Amino acid sequence: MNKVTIQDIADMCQVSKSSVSRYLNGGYVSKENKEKIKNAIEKTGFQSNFFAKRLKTKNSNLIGVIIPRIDSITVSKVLNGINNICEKNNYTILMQSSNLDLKKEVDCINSLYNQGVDGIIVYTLGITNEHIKLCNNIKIPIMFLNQKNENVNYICIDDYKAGYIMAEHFYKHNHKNIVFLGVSEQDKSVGIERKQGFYDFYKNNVSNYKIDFVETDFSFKSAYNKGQAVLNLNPTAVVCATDNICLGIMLYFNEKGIKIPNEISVAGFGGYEVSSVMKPSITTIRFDYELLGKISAKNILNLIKNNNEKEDVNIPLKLILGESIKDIGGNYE
Amino acid sequence: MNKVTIQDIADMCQVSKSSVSRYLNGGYVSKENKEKIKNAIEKTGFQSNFFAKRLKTKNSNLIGVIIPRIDSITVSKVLNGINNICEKNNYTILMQSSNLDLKKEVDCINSLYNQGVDGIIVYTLGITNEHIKLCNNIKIPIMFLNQKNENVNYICIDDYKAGYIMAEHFYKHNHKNIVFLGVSEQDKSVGIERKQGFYDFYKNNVSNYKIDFVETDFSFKSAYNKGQAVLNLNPTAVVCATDNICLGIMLYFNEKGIKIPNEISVAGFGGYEVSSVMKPSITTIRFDYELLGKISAKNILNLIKNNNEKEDVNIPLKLILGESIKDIGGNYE
DNA sequence: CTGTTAGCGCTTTCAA
DNA sequence: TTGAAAGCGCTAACAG
Repeated sequence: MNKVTIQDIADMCQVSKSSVSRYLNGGYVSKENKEKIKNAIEKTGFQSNFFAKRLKTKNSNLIGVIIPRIDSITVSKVLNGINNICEKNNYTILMQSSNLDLKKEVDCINSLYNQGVDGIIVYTLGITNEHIKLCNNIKIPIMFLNQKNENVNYICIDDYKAGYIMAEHFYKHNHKNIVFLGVSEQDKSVGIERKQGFYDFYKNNVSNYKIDFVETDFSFKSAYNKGQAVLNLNPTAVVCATDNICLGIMLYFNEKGIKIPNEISVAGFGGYEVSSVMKPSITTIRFDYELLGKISAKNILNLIKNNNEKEDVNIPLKLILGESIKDIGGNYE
Repeated sequence: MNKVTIQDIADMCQVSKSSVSRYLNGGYVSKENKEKIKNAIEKTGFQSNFFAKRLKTKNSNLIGVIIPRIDSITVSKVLNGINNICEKNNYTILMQSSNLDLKKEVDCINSLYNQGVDGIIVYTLGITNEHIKLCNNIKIPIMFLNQKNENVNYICIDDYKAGYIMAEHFYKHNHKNIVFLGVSEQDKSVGIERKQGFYDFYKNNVSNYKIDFVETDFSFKSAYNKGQAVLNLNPTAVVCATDNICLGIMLYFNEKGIKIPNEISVAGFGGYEVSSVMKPSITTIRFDYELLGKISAKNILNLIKNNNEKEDVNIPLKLILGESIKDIGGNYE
């Protein structure tokens, strides 16, 4: 790979390679030797061999990142946050995608570990026993995003709270006959927490209500296809587990000539920029995914340095008021 | 890092470490030794040391990818394509972001090279002399995306043609007073090619027309802010250099109560999924960015293997007919 | 089929 | 302050 080695430049300067190594790593070198070495390095464009260095020093300044898929706005925001922090700290990202395959996620952890990363951030699909066992076997810190689990390091958005807040908003607009268009419970955050928060608000605060569940996946298209199933339940409002799902159902309603929010109210979760440009704009809860990425990166870096001080793990939630929900009157307050 | 080494398992099996190495790399090993070694490896959970291996073999199965920023749909689609191919070929992606900084892009190439990647894909902001000099100094293949330059390996979308096709479409709908809402010429593909194609169609085929240029950046928000400047020019149609820009301007028009396409026609480039869900849906030209990623990955892998056979570099363009352009009548045909 | 040997390029004692 | 020497964990002749 790199032609010129530490030995070459040692020869050029008539010093030993130890001196060159010392120069490179800030050890004692006499002023004149320093000068000579500096010149030689500049002249040759010498770059120290990454692998040899790592073989000795045992740390790579590499951090592994596993994501479920790349073409998702959420994921890219998180990645952006991670990248931002890693960069500042001179770490490079080794990225792998689990392609929404739980088993593959585990393989990726192994593979990344095997490639000598100093720490791993996993945007997880779900933490299994397999994961926990692996974490105990592995000698580097691993941080999970997107799911609570007390056996491992994790950071996640408070999906339960988001669901709860959204439910409160629906209730204030007097909706009591709602379809929750959500995803499989395999996804702990979106599939379970977000839904549970929504349901619990109604359970705790409302006496007369009906919430039906319709299951879809994360794709825009699939949500669109569930349109009729949702309509058959005859709700006054549809809560969608993500903004993307909301876009899908809105398209279906548009095509059917069903007016939002006059005939039916909708809302999503996520707060993508595009939600605001829709006609009508979507009421949603905005998560700061970039911040989530930043905090996770800071934390893993701390863990690598054996600091145990944790950054605050509080990711703010913000209800974005759009035009997609109508107050249908009633006896609230 | 990994505690157990090839030597350890050699000792356990009472063979030499060469035999273990051979076992690992598919050389001759007797059946019974194979068995012994296999067991020992399983028992210990041995993983060969990545850095030691690479120090010897000189190839890393790492491919470097430099992107301008992460939180862009285009970029994530390209990444997805690259990842797809790399994965199948057992390569891992080392990702760095240039953060829209041309100088940093060059630094990233150096950094990645220094980290021992076998090849680099650069989603470039612009190919400078600096880039070309660097490519000549570096002993690994580099592939540039997003800009033509005969001095280097490149693949890009035919932005010129896309602009041309779009112009033809506008002309067929009798628009002759148009604002081109584009980006800085610093961006060769979007800023120059796409625009030039559009202008050239009119120059070559239309006698009486006016195209005004308004400059914005890639952000949704900035496009929105240019709304009034666009309106001041009083066009019948606005061509936006990207769908995202188009969303921004649409939001502005919506807020002003200006009806699309009745009062003004708009179009974009990109073909993001969301363009179709807008009300009205956006007429746009869809680029297959994922394919672009795939082809670039295949090509870099070929270059690494010293095959010079190139995959077809033809990325299909598709005009997506939305509802955002109105035929304003006139004397066409 | 197997073991011995010699490094890959670097860091790090240790003694000078 | 410097150089010699050992060795990180692995691969690859080479001779047997």
